[in-house]
Amino acid sequence: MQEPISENIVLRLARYLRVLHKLKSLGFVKVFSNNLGDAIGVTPAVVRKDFSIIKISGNKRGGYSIDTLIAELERILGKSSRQQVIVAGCGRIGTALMNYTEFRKEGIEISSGFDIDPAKIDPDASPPILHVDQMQDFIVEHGIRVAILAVPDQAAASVFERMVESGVRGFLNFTTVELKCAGKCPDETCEAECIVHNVNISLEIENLFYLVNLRNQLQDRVVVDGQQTN
Amino acid sequence: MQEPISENIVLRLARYLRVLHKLKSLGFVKVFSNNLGDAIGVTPAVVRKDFSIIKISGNKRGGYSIDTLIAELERILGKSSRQQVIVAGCGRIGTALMNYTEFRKEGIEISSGFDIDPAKIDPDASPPILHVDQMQDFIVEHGIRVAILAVPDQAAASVFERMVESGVRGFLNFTTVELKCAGKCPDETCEAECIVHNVNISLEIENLFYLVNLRNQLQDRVVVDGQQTN
DNA sequence: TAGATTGTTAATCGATTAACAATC
DNA sequence: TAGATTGTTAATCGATTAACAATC
Repeated sequence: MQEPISENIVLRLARYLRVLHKLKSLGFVKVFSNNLGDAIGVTPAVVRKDFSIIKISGNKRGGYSIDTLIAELERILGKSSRQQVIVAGCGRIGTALMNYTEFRKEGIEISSGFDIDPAKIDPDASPPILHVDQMQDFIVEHGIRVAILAVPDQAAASVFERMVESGVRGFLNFTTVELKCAGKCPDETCEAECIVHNVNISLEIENLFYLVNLRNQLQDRVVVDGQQTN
Repeated sequence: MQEPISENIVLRLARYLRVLHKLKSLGFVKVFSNNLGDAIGVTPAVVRKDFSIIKISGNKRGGYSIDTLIAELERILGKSSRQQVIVAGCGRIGTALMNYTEFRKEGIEISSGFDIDPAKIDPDASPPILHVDQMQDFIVEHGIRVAILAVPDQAAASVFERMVESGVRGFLNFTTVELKCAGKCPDETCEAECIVHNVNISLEIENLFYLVNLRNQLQDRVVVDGQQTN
């Protein structure tokens, strides 16, 4: 009775895969659950459980074969050679991402950027920057499934909606707008059809301040004495 | 018997606070748990539970006072007027972040950038870019607690270590290196002393592909038939 | 009052962890 | 064989949800 593969698990699988590629490039052949656990910061039991759920098995004594793991994980994760992404919004963040060299290493290719400002349009650049009016055709034509949203907040909802309409299903959202897929799709089966991951940088920074402060307070409380107001 | 405030809760409190500021600026005075829940995508019960844990109470009929909530949340989160942050690494991403206009709106100020490349140093710029050798003194002098790490991967560990040494306790990590605080601190009380939030953009993109693929497969499985290989 | 909303308790859910038999 | 590691089950833990009495 197959267990469901939760988002949590998928996220860990992707991290295992990265570690496995590194190990393989170092010449390793076998790996144990505790090695992989250490590498991504989980207990060996989690690793074995994860593999058990996706029906990958190792050898009782000899651990797991790295080649087998890589092959299986890539099959399950549906890793394709070319991962084409578009960037909407070619401001500072968008431009930095379009030229982010790390992407190439991971097989991610920015197919094109899109902006509304005519001054920024440059179809001959690499990657090209096209007008946002051409975006929907481009998405359909190239079968784009994943996009980075780096437009100003006020444009976020409408650009998002157009992207969903054309077939984009995964979003990395750099705006501060909370994008909800439900109800935006033409058909009503949309509920869980697209996935938005938010990268809200200023919220992250604020959170760091809060967590650091909170940690200090807790330490103070413990250090000073054991009293507590109810 | 005070319940512990988990990281999850702190993260939600920060989001409530943002919504509350928006509501206040629109002239609202009262808010109900279901309004706040809708705004950040949780059920009203979660909102009430959260407020109950941090000992904020509302009126049985009239909901919560926005002013009181804002004041209490800011007190608990330790919000200070100026949140000073430094950026290590002034490449594409680092530079984009240094000039990220959203920060100012949220009361976040980039005190300085740091780089190792003499060509990039510019102490008169705004924000200034200083040599990384000046970083530790700067951190101590300005009491910096939070930093953005946007250096190349191979420099990440050493820059991180130096920052921790000088007193930085919160990190937004744009490198792909897994930074662990434990054992890096001079004293051994470090275990949980600093907080690292990772923004691994290419991993995020990969994950989106995986999740989109997986969702498609699941749909196929459901749509096609009910069979399943054990 | 009637209706609506809070505040809290208990139930549920899912994920992590512990533990250990199976076995290479 | 002895030792080490997997694979799985049951226990634990924490967070979310449901439900409802209290009450404005």
